[in-house]
Amino acid sequence: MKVTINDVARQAGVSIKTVSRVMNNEPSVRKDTYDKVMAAINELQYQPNAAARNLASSRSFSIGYIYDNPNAYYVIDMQRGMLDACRKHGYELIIHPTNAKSAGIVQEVLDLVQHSRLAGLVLTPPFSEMPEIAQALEKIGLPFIRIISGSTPSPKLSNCVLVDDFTAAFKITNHLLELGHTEIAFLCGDDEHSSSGERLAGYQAALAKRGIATNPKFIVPGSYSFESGVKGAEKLLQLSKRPTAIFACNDEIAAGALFSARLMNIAIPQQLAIAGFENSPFSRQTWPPLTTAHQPNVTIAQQAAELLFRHTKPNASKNLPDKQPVFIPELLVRESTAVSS
Amino acid sequence: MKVTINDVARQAGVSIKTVSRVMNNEPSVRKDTYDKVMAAINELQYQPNAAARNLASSRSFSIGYIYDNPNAYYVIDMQRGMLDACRKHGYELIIHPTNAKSAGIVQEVLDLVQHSRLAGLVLTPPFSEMPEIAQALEKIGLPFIRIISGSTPSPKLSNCVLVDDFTAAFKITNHLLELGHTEIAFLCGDDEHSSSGERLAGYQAALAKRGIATNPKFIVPGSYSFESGVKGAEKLLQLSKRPTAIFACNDEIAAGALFSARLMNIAIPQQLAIAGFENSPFSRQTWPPLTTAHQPNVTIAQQAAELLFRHTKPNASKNLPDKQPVFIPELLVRESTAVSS
DNA sequence: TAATAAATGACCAGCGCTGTCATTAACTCT
DNA sequence: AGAGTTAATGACAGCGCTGGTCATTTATTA
Repeated sequence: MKVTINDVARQAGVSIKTVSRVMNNEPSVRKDTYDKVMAAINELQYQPNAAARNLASSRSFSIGYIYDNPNAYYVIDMQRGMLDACRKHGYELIIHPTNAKSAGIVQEVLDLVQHSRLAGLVLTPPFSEMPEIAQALEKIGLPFIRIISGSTPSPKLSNCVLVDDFTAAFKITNHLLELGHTEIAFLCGDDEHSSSGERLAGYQAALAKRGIATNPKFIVPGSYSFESGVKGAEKLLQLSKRPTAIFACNDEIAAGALFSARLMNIAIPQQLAIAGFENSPFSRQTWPPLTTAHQPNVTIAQQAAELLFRHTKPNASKNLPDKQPVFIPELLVRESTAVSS
Repeated sequence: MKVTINDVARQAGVSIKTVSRVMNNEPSVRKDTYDKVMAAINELQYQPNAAARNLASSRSFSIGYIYDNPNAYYVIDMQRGMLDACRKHGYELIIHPTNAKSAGIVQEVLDLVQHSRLAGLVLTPPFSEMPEIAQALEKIGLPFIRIISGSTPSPKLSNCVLVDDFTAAFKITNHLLELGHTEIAFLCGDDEHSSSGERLAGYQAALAKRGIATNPKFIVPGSYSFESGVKGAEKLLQLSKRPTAIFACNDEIAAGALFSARLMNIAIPQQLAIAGFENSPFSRQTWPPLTTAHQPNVTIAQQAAELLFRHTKPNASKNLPDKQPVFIPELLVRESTAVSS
């Protein structure tokens, strides 16, 4: 029932130590010895006792994912991606939902790291954008990867996975421009999330490139919520000179805008085009379905975890360059911005 | 930095073993010794090393949560509840999303249990309703708790947390009846999920109690999805004698029904009342907001985990009776069934 | 073929805790 | 009060593995 390293050693005809070497990817193990050991491991279905390894090596085989995100779908996707990577490398994932705004958050993170004896951490917004967290983790020397909004890799962001919201927002805005819209409004998300700023910048850049001056009235501050979309759109649509298109910072806001427009009997997309961002599941279930940008969250999370393992595993493929992945969400055109026929 | 059991023992002036006894709630520790040790633990902020405990005792301090649920909000809530309980008892939660319909699912579960050396498992639908899983777990003697739909505790369901969908559905139907509706249709969820059957039964019971015969045409089979709601409602609303109210098996279906009704220019709730189930976040964001039933998922999950720990921890409060919690989702009246004025 | 380098094994200590059993302290009862 | 009994505590080995140190074997090179 319980297969130990001894059994494997016997089966492979090598010493315990050699099996240990194989398990830990130590150098100086000949290819054929390695194969013999691996064969034995597979045959006996050996699973090293994590507790014992942990105890003996004082290394740990779990990574943590800290989040505070009201968007359940995003979180679930992230978990999935990280779990995929974890399974591949024999790690475990410790999830830790918490409140980013609570006072003792830094201490809470440190406690978690210590208590669960984590080998590393993956952070998504808003944690990935909190300098105090990054500093605290650097101080204790814990590897961590941040998933953040950004377009240009740089040494300062060496431990980041970038999601290029700027370019994606540029593309969405461009899509609206190509449909002939020139009066395009923007509904912002939370100021604290840099994604909101990036998306706004992408929107502005696209307009600028066409030589269209941004109308300050068309840029409405808000937050990542349905209500914010309702209110923002309401304001926009009451303007004497109302926009012909609205680009919302995410799908929830867009859904709110949709809601407002319907209340005011404005036909979508004939009288008003609306685009969202994120490709949340419900973006296909609104009426009409929302044009949006799709982020491959599962893949993003997977990469983030993979990157983390590179810093975590001692003898792994450290030689590989630490390239910084940049993901550009892709444009997904649906009926909410379709050409009116 | 690293506080071990030795430090605590020295601080408290007792032997290591006694500290261990305190940590494990073992009997035969005198009150004042206990207090001394606890004081030392608190003073030093001692956190036992899980790996070492695990190794020495071959007990494990993590439980698993296996799920395959497209509803991210449900899953997130469940995780939260279990995590709360885990933190309280010093356990860790291992999450395992997977595909319930895959062929080797039983083996996959067993592998997970062995690999992650789980102390127990929490199952939600559909896993909690798969007899082969329960059997496999019983065979290896692993404690597990199932969260299932049901109203009456029974010895056979001793390791279950029950969610009384029947009564909740009864209440919703009753609410519609009280509004004066008699032509009430029902949009079913997936047959495989027993919750669908329970809700249907509750609906039927409420009608029966009023002496209203169920109209077979008013019971539309389907699945837990928006599309299913769209199609189901379409069918119902094309009937020569259409219902004046629709009770959908969950909010997603209800949202689909809402969508259909709007397409057909049917005013909600004036011409048609619609009720959902589950109180998903978006049920407040539809137009009009949906009447629904609220399940306290976080609490349910917490209780499930607590119950599990009772089977898992050796010297815990085993004396407590193993009462079976039954949760009755509560009626949440919103505009989609408001009295037309 | 000898010299040099690389791979492997033997062996031991020890990670931080728990299980077992021996020991000591604290009660009970005559 | 002292023997008998029970409750509380401690000493010690060992869980399964890794890290280190050397000794030994095997491959590689000159």
